[in-house]
Amino acid sequence: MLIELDYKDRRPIYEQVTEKLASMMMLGVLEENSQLPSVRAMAVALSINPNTIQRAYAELERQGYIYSVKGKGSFVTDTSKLRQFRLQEARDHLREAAREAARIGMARDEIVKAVLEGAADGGCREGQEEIGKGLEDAARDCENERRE
Amino acid sequence: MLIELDYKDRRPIYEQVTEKLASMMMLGVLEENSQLPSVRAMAVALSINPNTIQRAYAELERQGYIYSVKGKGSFVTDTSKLRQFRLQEARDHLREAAREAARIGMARDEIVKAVLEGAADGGCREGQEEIGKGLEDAARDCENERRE
DNA sequence: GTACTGTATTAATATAAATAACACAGTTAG
DNA sequence: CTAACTGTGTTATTTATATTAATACAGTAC
Repeated sequence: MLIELDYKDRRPIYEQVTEKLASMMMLGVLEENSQLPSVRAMAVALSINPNTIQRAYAELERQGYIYSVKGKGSFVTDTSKLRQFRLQEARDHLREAAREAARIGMARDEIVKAVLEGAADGGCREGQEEIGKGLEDAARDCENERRE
Repeated sequence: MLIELDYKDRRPIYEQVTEKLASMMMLGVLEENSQLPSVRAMAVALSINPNTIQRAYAELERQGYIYSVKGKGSFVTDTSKLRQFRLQEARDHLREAAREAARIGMARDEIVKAVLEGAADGGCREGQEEIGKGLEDAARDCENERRE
């Protein structure tokens, strides 16, 4: 079966489905632009209500992983689009954090300093040359770290 | 009465109490290091359960507005401490946002650029010289903008 | 000890989230 | 057009969580 559900898990079903599909896409198991199982087919396969799958798909679309077309189906976003989406999201978070910091009177130098620390931490590599590394690698790193 | 409750408001009581007290402290209505009404006294005054006030006070302490001493009471934090607390919070947010951005492969220059944009937006003033302006001013600004 | 203070534990209740049942709407093949 | 698929929206029911309350515990001052 494509996905296994864990009913001992405290998290909601739709969240489990969302995360597992996202992982599979990030790891390249699901190819870009390929069609996902239909909402109903997936629901039957997992023996749950179609609405739950619908919610998972909606969440995946909101996060930029897939795009859905009424009457046709749901498809895996091409990775360049996904990467673009993710970067925009990160930019928004940075802007908002900086905005709040400036609002309470934090100095520019302080702001930049904190950000560089975070970048050094999150950016597993220091060099400027490896910046453009594949999204797949970054995704795998994320997944591995998330296992705790 | 010190505080008015609004039962037509959908938000929980403890949140209303928390916000109103926070505003009063930010606006200087409650002086630093002055003692707040006791949990029970406040509860009687508002005709609600002491635990609700307790939760509001705990939240205010978590946010750095007050400090509580068992057997003695709850007191307004001195503004320098509060400012320090707020700045640390902002630093953490910045670091986390930068960490995530770096993780997905965002270039340092891009990160710094986004942050500077946000800083220019939130930092109502551009100059480096006004950075140390009073927290009270920043707080009032926040409050005013929050009214939408 | 007495009368205050804040805090932790538990239970009852109110609110919100998650899921299900069903109806609606677009696409494609025949 | 009909039939059989696709995704989506509305509503209700169930389930989980958040909020509040009741009560007991613990520290301080007199």
